[in-house]
Amino acid sequence: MGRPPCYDKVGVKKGPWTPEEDIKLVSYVKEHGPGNWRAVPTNAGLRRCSKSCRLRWANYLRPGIKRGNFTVHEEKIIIQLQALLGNKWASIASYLPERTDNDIKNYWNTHLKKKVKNLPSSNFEAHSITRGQWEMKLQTDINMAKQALHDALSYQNTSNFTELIPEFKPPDTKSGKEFTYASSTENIARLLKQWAINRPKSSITQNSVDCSARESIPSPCTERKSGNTLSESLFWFGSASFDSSNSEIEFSGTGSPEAGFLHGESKLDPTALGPTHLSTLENLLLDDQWKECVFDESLDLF
DNA sequence: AAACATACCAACCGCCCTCCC
DNA sequence: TGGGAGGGCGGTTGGTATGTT
Repeated sequence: MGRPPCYDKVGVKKGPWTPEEDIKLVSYVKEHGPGNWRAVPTNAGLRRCSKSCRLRWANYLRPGIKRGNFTVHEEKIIIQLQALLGNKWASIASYLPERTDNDIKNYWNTHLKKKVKNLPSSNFEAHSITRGQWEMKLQTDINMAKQALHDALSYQNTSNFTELIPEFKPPDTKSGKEFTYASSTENIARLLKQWAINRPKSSITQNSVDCSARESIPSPCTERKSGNTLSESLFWFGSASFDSSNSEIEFSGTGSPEAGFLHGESKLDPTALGPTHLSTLENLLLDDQWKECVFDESLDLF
C-alpha cells in the first residue's frame, strides 16, 4: 500500500495561495532559510503540506525569479537544451537560473513544442551549431546568471513585514470577477517593494559569498530594468536567508551551485544531466576560465 | 451577447531517490 | 541495515483568460 499524498491529509489546504499565506511563507523562509520543509507548515502557521510550501517557494516566491515573456535568446537555449537533455526540466532550468523548471516546462508545452514541430528538420539542422559554439554561448548565459545572482545577494537584509499588508491591491469587486491572487504578481511586487523601502539599514550578511570570481565577468545584466515585477521586488529579498548559518548554501568562485542555490538546493549535480558526456560539458560550462569566451549572437536557430 | 474553443499556467499527483532513525 | 518519511522532478489537471464563431 502506497503512502497517501500529503495533500490528502486532513486539515491540509489545497488550491491557490492567498497573500497572507505568501507573507507567512516568505517571512518564515527569510528568517530560517529554505529547507527543512517538513517543519515549515507548522512553524510558519500554514495549513499547507510541506511539499506545497516548497513548490510555492521554488516556483513563485524565491528571489531572482523572472516571470513573463521568454526572450528569443531564452527560447533558443531551451530548445537546444531540450534537444540535448530531453525533458529534464530541472537540468534545463539550472542553465536559466531566473526561470523555474515549472515555467520552462509550461513554456515548452504551450509554445516551443509546437514551434519546434513546425520547424522543417532541414532548417533546424542547417542552423545547428557546433558543440564548441554551443558551449561558449551557454557559458555566456551562465555568466549572466552569476551576475544576476550577485546583484540579488548584494542587497541588504530586510526584516519587517508588518507594514506591508495595507499595500495590497483590493479585489476587483466592481467587475464582479473573482480575485485570483495567484496570478497577481503585482500585489506581491508592491508588497515587497514597500518592505524594501522600509527595511532597516542593518548589517550586510554578505560575507558568506565569495564574489571574487565576479570581477572579470561581463555584466550584461547591469541593464536590468527596475520594473514592477514580482522578481524585481523579490531581488530585495536579500542575503539574510542565505548567510553562513545555512551551511548548505555557499559558493565560491570555482564552484557553481548558483543555479541550485536559486532553487533552494545545495548543489548542482552534473550527473543529473543525463548522458555521461554531459558531466564533462558541465565542468566546462562551469569553468571560469571560459568566461572570456566570445558569444556569437549570429548563431540563430530560426 | 452568448456559447464554444483554445491557450495559458499554477498547483497537484505520483513515482523515485535519498536520508535519517 | 531496512523501512519510512521527505524532497526532487516530470507529467497532468483544472480553473481562468482570451479568442472565435
